[in-house]
Amino acid sequence: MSVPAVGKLQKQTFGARIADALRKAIFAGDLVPGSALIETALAEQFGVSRGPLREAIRQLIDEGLLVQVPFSGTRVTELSESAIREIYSLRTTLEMFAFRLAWDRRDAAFRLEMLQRQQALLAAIDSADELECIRREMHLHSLVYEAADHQLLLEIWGGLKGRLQLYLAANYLAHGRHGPRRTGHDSFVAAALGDSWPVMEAEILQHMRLGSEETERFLKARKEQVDA
Amino acid sequence: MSVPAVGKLQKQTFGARIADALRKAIFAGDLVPGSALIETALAEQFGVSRGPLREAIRQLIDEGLLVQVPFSGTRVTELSESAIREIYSLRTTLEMFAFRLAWDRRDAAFRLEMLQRQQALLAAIDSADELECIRREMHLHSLVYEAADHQLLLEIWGGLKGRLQLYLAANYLAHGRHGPRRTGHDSFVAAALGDSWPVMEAEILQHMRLGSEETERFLKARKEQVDA
DNA sequence: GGTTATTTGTTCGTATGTATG
DNA sequence: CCATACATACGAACAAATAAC
Repeated sequence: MSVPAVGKLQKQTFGARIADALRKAIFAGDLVPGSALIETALAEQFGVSRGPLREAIRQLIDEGLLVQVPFSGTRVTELSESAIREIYSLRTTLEMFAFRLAWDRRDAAFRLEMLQRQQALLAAIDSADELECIRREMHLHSLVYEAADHQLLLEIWGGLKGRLQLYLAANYLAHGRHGPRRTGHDSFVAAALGDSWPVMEAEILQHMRLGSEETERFLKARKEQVDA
Repeated sequence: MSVPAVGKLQKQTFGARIADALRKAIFAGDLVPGSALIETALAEQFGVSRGPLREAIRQLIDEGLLVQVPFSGTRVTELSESAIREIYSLRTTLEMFAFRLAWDRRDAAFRLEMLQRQQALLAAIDSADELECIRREMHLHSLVYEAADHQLLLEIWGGLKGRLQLYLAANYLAHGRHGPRRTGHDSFVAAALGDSWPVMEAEILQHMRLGSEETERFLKARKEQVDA
């Protein structure tokens, strides 16, 4: 006798679940970039021992959300302009690669899924749930990485995605909007479903350039605010 | 009073040092792909507790050298043809990206360092120390990633390098040679020090294609051997 | 198919080393 | 230089899940 309502939530290790919770706390702004994490306090807070907590921390370090210096401590990754430039430049390269691999594998299911994810993104924008917007945007872009049938690429995209979300979340939290967003993915989706590779190539470059510029602008403004 | 002879070997955590030892054991063939790691035994063998050992394991998992299934166990990553194709295709993309970034940053120091690393590789080949050959080859290729001034790229290259070494080491261990190797990097180095980007681009593609083909050939032969 | 070993996952208490004020 | 807070590490133990019999 199965229990369909409960689902398969049970078979994770503690570490994985704590990692999820920490990730959520960081994206939600409960843990602000630069703040220190103290193991004992967090362990008690989550109701677990230091072992699983350390594993969760380790995982988030690999995702780029936390930085650790031995014997000193763990902190939420600081935002920096050079880091965001690195993220977008690498992402441009990888997403181009992903589209190249996926280009001839696009079928009806791919197109349907792409449109559904776009719809979900639009719904999230309308609901004004900032964090959900970010998740949906990432989910939309993830499709091509999934379609590329390249395990290693997908894994690296996962790491990049985490870092990216850190910046997008900070941007959202600072001022509730994200820019001209409702139509922001129209041309991207159109190109991704279209038949012209040069158009897709140009669209990726343009899309990444816009994203990078907006995030850099936000960081600069944030920096001036701190200096003042 | 300092002790210069000892050097700064002391400030790592146990986990990091165990990870180094495990890595070496894997590349040396002491831990063969597919073999299981049992925590208690390894902990005793290294003279540490299970805590630090688990951290070391975790680290090697992130590097792609080990795979773990919850509650079941940890094993050395199996070799597969699809994985090697992924490694080389991604590496082609990333190394092209790295060279594009580093291209205009190449100075006298870069050229000197490149030649020195090539010399070190040749010396290792002459000494017939297989594992040293791999390290030197990786070290040579690492230069462009270092010169690209891109922290994130360097980090990802580190992960890729580990996976790559796993295959190269298996190849070496199977049959002591690696192919036509002494002149194998001549054209690569020449292109990297030259002034023609198209030549460099073609060289990367060619170099990666050769490497991928040889490793795939080795894997196919190895598979047939197992089947027989 | 059920039982039992083995191994991982986790906890707790404690000790030690390191960094920071 | 000292004191304190915290990270790191140990070791024994129990729980949970897999795997083999």
